[in-house]
Amino acid sequence: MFSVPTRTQYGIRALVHLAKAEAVGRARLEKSGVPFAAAQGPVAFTATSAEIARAESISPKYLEGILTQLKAKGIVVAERGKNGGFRLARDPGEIRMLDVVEALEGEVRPVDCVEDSGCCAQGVACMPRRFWIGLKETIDGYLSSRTLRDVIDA
Amino acid sequence: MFSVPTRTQYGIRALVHLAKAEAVGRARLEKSGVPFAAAQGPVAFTATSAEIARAESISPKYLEGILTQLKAKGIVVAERGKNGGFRLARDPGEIRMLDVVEALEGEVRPVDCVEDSGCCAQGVACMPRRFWIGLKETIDGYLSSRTLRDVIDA
DNA sequence: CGGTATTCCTATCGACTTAGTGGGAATATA
DNA sequence: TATATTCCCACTAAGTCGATAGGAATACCG
Repeated sequence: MFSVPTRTQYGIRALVHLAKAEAVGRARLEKSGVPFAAAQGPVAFTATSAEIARAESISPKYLEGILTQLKAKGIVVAERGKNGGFRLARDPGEIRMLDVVEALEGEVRPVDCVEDSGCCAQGVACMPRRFWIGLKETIDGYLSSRTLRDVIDA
Repeated sequence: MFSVPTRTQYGIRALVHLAKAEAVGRARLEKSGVPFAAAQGPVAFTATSAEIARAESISPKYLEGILTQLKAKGIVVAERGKNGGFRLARDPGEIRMLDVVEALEGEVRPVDCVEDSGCCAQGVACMPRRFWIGLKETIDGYLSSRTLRDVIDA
């Protein structure tokens, strides 16, 4: 019950990978004597789709589509062409897991009835409605209180 | 995301229907001068699968299977043969919604990795593990803190 | 005992979703 | 111009879900 599709699991792992790529890139920069300039934006280092797929043992083509989806929702930024790749659109602490999940799978909606209040015609169909709404709010609450940073630090 | 199959929705509506049948049955008994004897057990009145299906506009044969499933998990009791039917196995306040959901769909398990801790071989596969476990605990917490009575009273 | 109403069991079907593949077009770099 | 990358579209294979069908087992009632 409530199983999360691989699409979402892969997407999150890719984001974790990007966050690590960022940390590694900055460390290398510092080591070579060049201090990291925040002027480059909060996130500066990219990784290619193929690279992440290899490191994470995810089907390359499949991951490609997932990253494109995350880009469409403004969670990652894509750079095309040679030396291109993906990078986080903002700091991991600013990326809510609810937004990630919704980007990949749409809104949390246990039953259609949650938002469409006119869907309950006969029987006791709508008695459980408050119950389902409560479940949605519980899940949304958990997901929106965690950021990518929490996932990495956990 | 996290959509609940009709199987579960139907199952819960059926339980609500049974709880109502119980209330109606007791009221009728009281009215005819015969006080309800707790000696008959906490729940005494039944409804047939076909009857519930009609009242709730649920496919009869489909609901039949759902009720059988709920019976296998001890949530309802079945009486076969003529004048048979289903009734709640115990008081609505004693029926946890988590048990109902698990009876119909199995354990809440966002990712396989939640219980199988040896599943993370390469990459960052298991960094999100704590995150998923937290989600499971959040959902389980909500579901186990509500009973069928809460659903009816909501 | 025979008829009837009910639960119970198993098999099947069509529609939909999911995971994954393939081929190439667009784009940026060198 | 060659190359490496994202981007876009179509397709397939396998699984799940909702629903249906037919009948066996069982219990009541005349």
